[in-house]
Amino acid sequence: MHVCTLLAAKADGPLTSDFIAGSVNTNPVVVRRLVGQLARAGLVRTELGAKGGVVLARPADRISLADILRAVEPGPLLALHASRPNPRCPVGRTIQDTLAPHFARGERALATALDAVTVADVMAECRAGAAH
Amino acid sequence: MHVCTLLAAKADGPLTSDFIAGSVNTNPVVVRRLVGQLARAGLVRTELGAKGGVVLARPADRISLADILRAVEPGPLLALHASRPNPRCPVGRTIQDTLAPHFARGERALATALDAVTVADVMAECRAGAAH
DNA sequence: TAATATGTAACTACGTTGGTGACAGTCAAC
DNA sequence: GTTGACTGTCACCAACGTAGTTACATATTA
Repeated sequence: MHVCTLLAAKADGPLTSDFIAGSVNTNPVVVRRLVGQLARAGLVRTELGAKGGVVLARPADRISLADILRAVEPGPLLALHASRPNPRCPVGRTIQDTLAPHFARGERALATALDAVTVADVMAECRAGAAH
Repeated sequence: MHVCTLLAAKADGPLTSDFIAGSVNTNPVVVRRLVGQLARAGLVRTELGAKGGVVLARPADRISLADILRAVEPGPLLALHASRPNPRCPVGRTIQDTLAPHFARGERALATALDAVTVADVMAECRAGAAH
């Protein structure tokens, strides 16, 4: 989100991973890894070579928090236990299949809430906050 | 959830961490650690000594998935980055405070969805699934 | 007192993540 | 065309969290 807000705020030309890393306070490579995920999800475009960098692939008001979450966290937030329970126990045999749809419904509720907020919204709120 | 469903299904007397570990397919100590969190949240009671074990502290239809998630995962699911962004950047300075309420709203939506499902519900669905 | 539980500390193993350096590939500007 | 400025990606390390395990103090029943 920090990266996308930055891209929206400084939309005149691409930003370099060095510049972004300076604002996020991390390493350029970490930013490039993150940007790679956003790019694969179609949220940003990267331009190689000199004067290159990252730009939003869509208007900021058409990228939601949910889009970014999906891009960056492909797996479920509510994960089932990695090792299978004991299939000889009536509960163990069925618990995973029983829980999965409930978890999925919860995640959909989360995604719906996050879908209501766009990068443009966050940028505007950031500007309002920075005015102080 | 597995632990709580088990406790609800076999509600006649306390279950030992050994028995629970057998169904979850893990180690008794891991179960006791988990149960400790559930107990601190007031969802289960533990009885020490011989013939001891774990029992639900409330009826199964008054324990929701959200209760258990809160007990087991005290921190937020949507966490802010650990290291602070650069305060000299307008976006970096404000992004965390701007994002926090949106994240909180998302988590509330998730909690609301998970609150609609109780341990009793899951147990019933497990029984139905095990019938096959 | 003996047997059976939990609570908890300590330790290991493992996977994940952030940070870092290095380097090949790509593009703009001179 | 050469130089310089970028990204993409690899390899590596350190830090961290977690599951599993052993061990032991403590509490309770019989």
